[in-house]
Amino acid sequence: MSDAETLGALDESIGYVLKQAAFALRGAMEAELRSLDLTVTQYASLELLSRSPGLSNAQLARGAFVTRQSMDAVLRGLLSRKLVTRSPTSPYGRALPIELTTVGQALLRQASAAVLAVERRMLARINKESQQRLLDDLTACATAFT
Amino acid sequence: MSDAETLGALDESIGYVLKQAAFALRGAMEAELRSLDLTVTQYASLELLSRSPGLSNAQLARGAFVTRQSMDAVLRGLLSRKLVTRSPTSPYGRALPIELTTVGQALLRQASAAVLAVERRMLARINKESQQRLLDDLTACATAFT
DNA sequence: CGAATGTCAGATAAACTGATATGT
DNA sequence: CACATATCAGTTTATCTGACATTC
Repeated sequence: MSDAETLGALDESIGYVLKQAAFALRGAMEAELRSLDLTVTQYASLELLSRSPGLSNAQLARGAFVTRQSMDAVLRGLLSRKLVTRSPTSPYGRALPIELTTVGQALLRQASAAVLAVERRMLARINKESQQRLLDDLTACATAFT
Repeated sequence: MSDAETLGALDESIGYVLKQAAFALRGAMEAELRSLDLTVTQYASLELLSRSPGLSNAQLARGAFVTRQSMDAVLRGLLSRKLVTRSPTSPYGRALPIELTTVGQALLRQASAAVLAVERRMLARINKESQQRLLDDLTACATAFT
């Protein structure tokens, strides 16, 4: 018996299908990013920094859905590879603005292209209007617990 | 500046929104299941067993998106709490059929109700037709990489 | 043989808790 | 003062990788 047949009607649960989709996407992203020596969290951090230069460690952590401590470890890796820089002084509070280096920007361009291709492959199953609806409805769901 | 304002246009990425929704849902589920002393993976295993009694460790692992080894550890916990039983003999190959105990079924009933309430809270933001569409489109996306 | 399974051991990742210091 | 931040240390939890034996 195939696995799909063993799942009962669990594929009618929004939670299960959401997990399934997120799991599949993450796997595909990991496979693509491996050749660039980037984890998904590292990629997400670079993407966040590209769109919002100067984010702090804590802001990046929230944006990537990890703890401050985990993001600090991620940033050490990115800093040692000189993909990002961290301001030694804080313009406000204790926050130290982080920015992409030229090398980081170049690597991100490659990573973004790869990830975009993966996302397009996933969305290829549904038509254009459905894609926008999916995005809107997921956004609504995501903010249900805030 | 709020976090939402620091995200750039990342909320237009299907991958980001998918992660955001899955992260929010998992957090809400964890909060609900904690009072029943169940992790999300434990709950998922019980749910799978309820719908398909007699699943093997490997089948459960695939259904819960973890490795065989991880599921083995999860099952040890469930076995020690007598929520599930494992057949000592295999009807085919090496697979050992696992089933819910009466206690496991009772606990699952509570857990299912709690999780269903969480899912409904998440879906409350969108209308009925959108809910079915969301389920269908997510299912389509989930199978894009298989 | 190949493929799937169960299971053991070690390694890794990510999170947590708790603490300390600094800045608004 | 409360609050957010950065950062350090130690611990726990969950997961993974690798290996091996078993069974069809």
